[in-house]
Amino acid sequence: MTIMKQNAIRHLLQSTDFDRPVVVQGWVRNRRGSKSVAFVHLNDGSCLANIQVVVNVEEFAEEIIKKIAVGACLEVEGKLLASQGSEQACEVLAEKLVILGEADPEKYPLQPKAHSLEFLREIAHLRPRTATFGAIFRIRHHLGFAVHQYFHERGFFYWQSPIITASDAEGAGETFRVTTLPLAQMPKNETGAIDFTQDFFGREANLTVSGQLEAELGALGLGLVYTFGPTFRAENSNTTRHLAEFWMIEPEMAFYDAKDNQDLAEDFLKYLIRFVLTHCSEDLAFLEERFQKENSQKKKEEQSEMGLIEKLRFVLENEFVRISYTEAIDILQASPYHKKKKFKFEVKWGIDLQSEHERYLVEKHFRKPVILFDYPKEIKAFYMKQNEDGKTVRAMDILFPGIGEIVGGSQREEVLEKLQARTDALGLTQNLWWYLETRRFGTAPHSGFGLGFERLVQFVTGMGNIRDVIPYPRSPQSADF
RNA sequence: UCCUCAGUAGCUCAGUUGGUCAGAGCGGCGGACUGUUAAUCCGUAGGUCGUAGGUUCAAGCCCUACCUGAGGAGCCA
Repeated sequence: MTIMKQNAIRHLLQSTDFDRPVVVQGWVRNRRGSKSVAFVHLNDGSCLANIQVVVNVEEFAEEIIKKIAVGACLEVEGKLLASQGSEQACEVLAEKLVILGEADPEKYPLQPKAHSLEFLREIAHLRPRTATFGAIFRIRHHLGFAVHQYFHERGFFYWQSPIITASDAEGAGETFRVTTLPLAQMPKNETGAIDFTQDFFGREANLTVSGQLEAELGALGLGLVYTFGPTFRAENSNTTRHLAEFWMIEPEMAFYDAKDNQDLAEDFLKYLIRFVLTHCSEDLAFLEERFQKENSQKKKEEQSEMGLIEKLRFVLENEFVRISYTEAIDILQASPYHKKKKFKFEVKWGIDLQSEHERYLVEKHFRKPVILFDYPKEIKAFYMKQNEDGKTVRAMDILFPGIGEIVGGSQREEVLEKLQARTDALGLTQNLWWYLETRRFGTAPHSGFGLGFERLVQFVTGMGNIRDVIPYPRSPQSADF
């Protein structure tokens, strides 16, 4: 066993060192040919493209030939040759064939043709074998890798916030309970309530809805940290951009103010997009084709004016628009949409912006990513830094066309008295004593944000449904595989 | 959770006002073809029409409930 296998199809396809013996292993994507010669397209996941294996049928046992069906796994020993066909540069002339795994053609559900994404979602265990999902997950990998590279190069430290937390305090959504208590007969205390002192942790525990509060503790010691891990929300949301289990990236930076925070977020997003444009051009080109096809079938008013790659370049080459919440309200109120009463929800200072408002700003008015900042404090979380005006907090949301909010963040309140006034009002002070202590001892201005990893993958791959950019999506009523 | 739409063969879908309406393409299977490119050509087998009730002489089609899926809203990343 070699540590670094050199027979990946990705490597072979780039090779011009012909007439040498090679071994390829992969799954049959397609097979065709005549009585005497069969052309088998093999894919091993190392890249989008298949390698063509030429099989002179007479040279092999009928038993073997029969088993070369779509979906079967093969090991082929043969010779790498310059291809006689026009669609590929090289091919493998088979000398020895081993069927590593059969696939009964009457039962194997994937065919060499386009399947609906809904159908593929039902067979999520097999969809990594399709061209589309191969491309998506290779890009997902590259994005994840780029996240670490970006932060590492800039002196950030990878920080692991806990996945199980006993503080149900973030207020970011409904939580999943973690318990070892017997569901059939939960122990009760004198008041009749469930006695969590008998539970595993001796108290109530949940899966995390955000690693932010713990990341702040890291930043107030290590300076620059980021988390990148799974996050769980038990919201009953059924949309194309929500999951019950998703991955979030949360950088947290000591001595960064709101402006530094915005600069970092914009630079970070552009870096990630540039990384994929540089390293995933083959997969992107494939997804582009798919994107264009899908786009042309949409209604005129829903069609994207730009292609996928064009859209990514556009984001790279343009500065994000940065406006305050107050300015955004002004723009919305002055808009023709507002005058024609096309908004379903009223627009006035103090409201939480609705999807239709965000979409108008991003897709109609500015037509590029928008950073909104300085929101009314009533509609934002308790930990956000309060502005001098007494009305707003230093929140920031980054809105992208098509997917809405991709980043949410803020400068954090570092003044103990102001922060505690908020936790007092919400009854969180006792639970968050450790969080408050960071403000009591050597407090420091700091900022951070959360980036929804799947939403980023959605934007980069052009996939409309978030369930198609994570290997095993979890959503209400659905946790198969 | 709310609103809207959909569920017919393995997949993608057609099925007109309820009355030969159980259909097509792809895939599968059988055959033809010495180099194909989601190959082509000929032949063939697949379906309690999501589930349960109801209306009717008669239901894939109408009504009710439920299940599943999709899209939109809310929540947010």
